[in-house]
Amino acid sequence: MRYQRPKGTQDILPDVAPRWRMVENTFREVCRRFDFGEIRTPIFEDTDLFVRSVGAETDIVSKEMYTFEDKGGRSQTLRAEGTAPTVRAFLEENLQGQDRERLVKLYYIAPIFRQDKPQAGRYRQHHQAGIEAIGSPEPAVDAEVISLALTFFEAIGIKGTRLLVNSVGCPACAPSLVDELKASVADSVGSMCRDCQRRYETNTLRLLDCKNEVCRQVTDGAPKMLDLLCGECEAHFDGLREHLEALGIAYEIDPRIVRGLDYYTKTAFEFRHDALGAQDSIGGGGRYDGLVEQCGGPSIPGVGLGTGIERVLLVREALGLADEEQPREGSFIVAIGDEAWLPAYRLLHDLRRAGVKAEIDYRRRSMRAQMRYADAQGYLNAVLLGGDEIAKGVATVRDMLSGEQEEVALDGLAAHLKGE
RNA sequence: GUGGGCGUAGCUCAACGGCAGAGCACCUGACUGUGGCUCAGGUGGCUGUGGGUUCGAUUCCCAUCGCCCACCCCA
Repeated sequence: MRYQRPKGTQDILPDVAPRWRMVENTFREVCRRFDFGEIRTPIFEDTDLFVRSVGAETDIVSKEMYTFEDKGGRSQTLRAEGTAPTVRAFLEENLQGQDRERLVKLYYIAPIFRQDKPQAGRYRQHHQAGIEAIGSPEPAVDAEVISLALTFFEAIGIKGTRLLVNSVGCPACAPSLVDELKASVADSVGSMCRDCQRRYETNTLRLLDCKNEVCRQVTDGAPKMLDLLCGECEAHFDGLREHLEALGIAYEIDPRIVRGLDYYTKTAFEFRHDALGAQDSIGGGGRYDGLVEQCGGPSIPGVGLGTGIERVLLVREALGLADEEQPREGSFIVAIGDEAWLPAYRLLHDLRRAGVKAEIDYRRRSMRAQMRYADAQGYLNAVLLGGDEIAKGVATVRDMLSGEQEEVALDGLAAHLKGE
């Protein structure tokens, strides 16, 4: 085997591509209904964009980015995340215009690159369908974003999604959680896992995320962000709950949801599905009220989400949502004998030009082989052309399901094949 | 990045120091212009790659690449 695809990537072949198309088309349709417009940003950006927005200390930036230097000596990075490029374009292209409070709603379907170790449901190039709603501080918009995701999951047949929500506060109140958390855990740090002992200093909030039993017991007694929210953040969280409930959306409050990107404020949420293994998150997102400003723009709030196409496909597979059986379609031209080859070849192209899906056997094999092939490949009919047909100016059209066949004049054949 | 498991025909898998096999799929024929069912025959492999041990390696050892599973983290 001479060349192989890069580790953690995949070739999406014609037999599975329809699943991708179905999921992508459904996402587009749901976005259309929610009035989000599509945006396509470059597949790479200045490295700084990700470093400054996602956060230099995050795992994504500190160890997972595909970064390279271009010939001009600029540091560039393959899209590591969907929100930062969208916000960059929002500012660069002045999508808000003169109305500083206008809500701009964008969606994208794009590959994301992260150099971590591949695992079930985790790839170095994966694909996210995501949305960003930039310009409104209203919790009703947070709920709309969540509602869109659930509508999407439902539309592709995924049941049993769990929604977890939390608030991570804002610059006014979040720092106090770090202090309180440190104080609360200080005496027990020694009993926690090695990772947590490190996190205690470097990334204190992540202590809440640890799955280790001992660590959980320690942090169970720790103060929760939700108890320390400032008035504004608390009101926002209440507003989110109010709007979710108005939509009849079930959710769990999980104070341990701490998303791995530094720009989140207030709302953080995640969708999980039990059909998956360890990587059970099929989507996540939250509010990023400081991000636009961090990216050099005015202070404009935003909220968004990303959902992983591969994970969604894995869930569909686990739930037994097989592909729709592909109906038979198209015509297979069967050339009988050498004298029929050129007329058949011409007929093939006439049919295609007229809008009929058609194929022929370039190996010029026996009629039997051609018929077998036409059957195995799932064509709806075989169009037989031999000496008899040519003499009469007709073709014999055989229905491959019923076995019935009839002679059809060549000049009306395309219409016949399309019209039935 | 760390740990464990696995790489044999297009696919699913045997063989576990001694000539590399089966089922399915594919091709040809029985059937001279008619697919599916049946039967007969056939193609197909540097056993992931590179070293080592051995008279002999798919098998044992080392390395490497990839996949799978978990950790970390995330979609």
